[in-house]
Amino acid sequence: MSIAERRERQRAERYELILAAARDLAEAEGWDAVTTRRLAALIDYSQPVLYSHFKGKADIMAAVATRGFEDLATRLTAANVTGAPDVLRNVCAAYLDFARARPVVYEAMFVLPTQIKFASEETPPALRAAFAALVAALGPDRQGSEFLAEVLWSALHGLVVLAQSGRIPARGAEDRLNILVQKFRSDDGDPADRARPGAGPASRSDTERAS
Amino acid sequence: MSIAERRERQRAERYELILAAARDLAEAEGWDAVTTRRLAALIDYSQPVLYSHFKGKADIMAAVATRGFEDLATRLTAANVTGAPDVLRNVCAAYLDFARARPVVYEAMFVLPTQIKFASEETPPALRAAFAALVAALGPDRQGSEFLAEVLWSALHGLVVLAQSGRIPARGAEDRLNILVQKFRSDDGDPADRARPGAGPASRSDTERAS
DNA sequence: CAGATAATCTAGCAACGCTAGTATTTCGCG
DNA sequence: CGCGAAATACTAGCGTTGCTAGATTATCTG
Repeated sequence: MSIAERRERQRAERYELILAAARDLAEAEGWDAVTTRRLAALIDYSQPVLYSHFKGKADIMAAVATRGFEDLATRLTAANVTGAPDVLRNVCAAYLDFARARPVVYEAMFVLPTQIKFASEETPPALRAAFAALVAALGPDRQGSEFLAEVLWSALHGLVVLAQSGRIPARGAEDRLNILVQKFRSDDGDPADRARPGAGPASRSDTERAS
Repeated sequence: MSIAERRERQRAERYELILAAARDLAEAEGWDAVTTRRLAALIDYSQPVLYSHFKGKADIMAAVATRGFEDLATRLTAANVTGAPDVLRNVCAAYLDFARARPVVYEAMFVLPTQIKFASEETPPALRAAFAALVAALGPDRQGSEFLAEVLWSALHGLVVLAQSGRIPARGAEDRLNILVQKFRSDDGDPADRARPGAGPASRSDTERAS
């Protein structure tokens, strides 16, 4: 059985090789430059071996994205030390740092079309953990904190993608982060504590249709 | 000179025909389905005529996006009636309504790679106008209101793209809008205004527009 | 009406994701 | 050790993409 084990190990190594090659090539020239032919050349195999590991190019990108979820979750939970001052800011900064450090991985995770399920039972655990860190950073649980976290996430995501595509200037990222954190801080600039408007968002459900 | 004029007019008509075909096809099957061959077939011309109007497929999409900027600017300025209660909410709702009504145009404007310049001298006037409406909705000018508007825009954009790609559920869009508006409302107003964020002009904004 | 010019089409290139069929290597077993 | 079987990787190719060169047709001018 040792032979089969070695084969299995070598297969796993090649799997990693493909993922690393894809990520490196994407980081160097963007996802459009990641073609099956170039990937095959990088790992010194012919094209079809890729299809013995992955269903196709989209599957390779999804695998890169899954690794990214783990990386992001690690960073966010590390930044989310309960009791520390300004937890919210630390978590938000960690999110933006990740996007800056691994832009193409971020793209695979959150921008490009994907078959990965979000907000469902099949959602990868790492992704759930990352989102949970975001929820926790917003303070103690109250009704509608799920929605609140989604809005915060949207803002962070918007900052990332608009900056990455050059639609908002790279200058001022720090200032924007400060504004965002201030707006979402539970004790400052937020009238929710005094007025408790609508007791959270659940009161009026959406009336628009889905499709 | 009349002959040349007629030719010019016919060329302009064909230009519009191409744009309409591209937008319609994208709305029906997504931008990936918009190929030069299918476009040519739709307008009953051969492929190369497209290249007498546009530099390439990306240029066609940029033209669709430019039209979208005008549409969006019209909607945002219309929603931005100074003095009306809850201007901020109306403008945000108008933004989200536009994204829901014309998802593929929105994609061409703000998601897909583009050579359109943002925040520069070459920025299309309509785009500047749309952003100005956003700035105005945030209240009286003060220092850093440019950054503030960019953060708001990021949040709106994040809500749009994460919903469009299925990364946040379609359910609850109204609640998220309420949260966002509440967070960005200027703090120097009457606290009574914030008592019921779902009330008032909210009902108009989520009526689905024609598709 | 003939020649020049402009407009349009046919045909093709290189590159893409992906796959069928073939060659090669490796394994199990006598 | 040797030989069929099975796993494994490769060559070659299909259909499609964006885009373009060269031939062809239509239009205008002298």
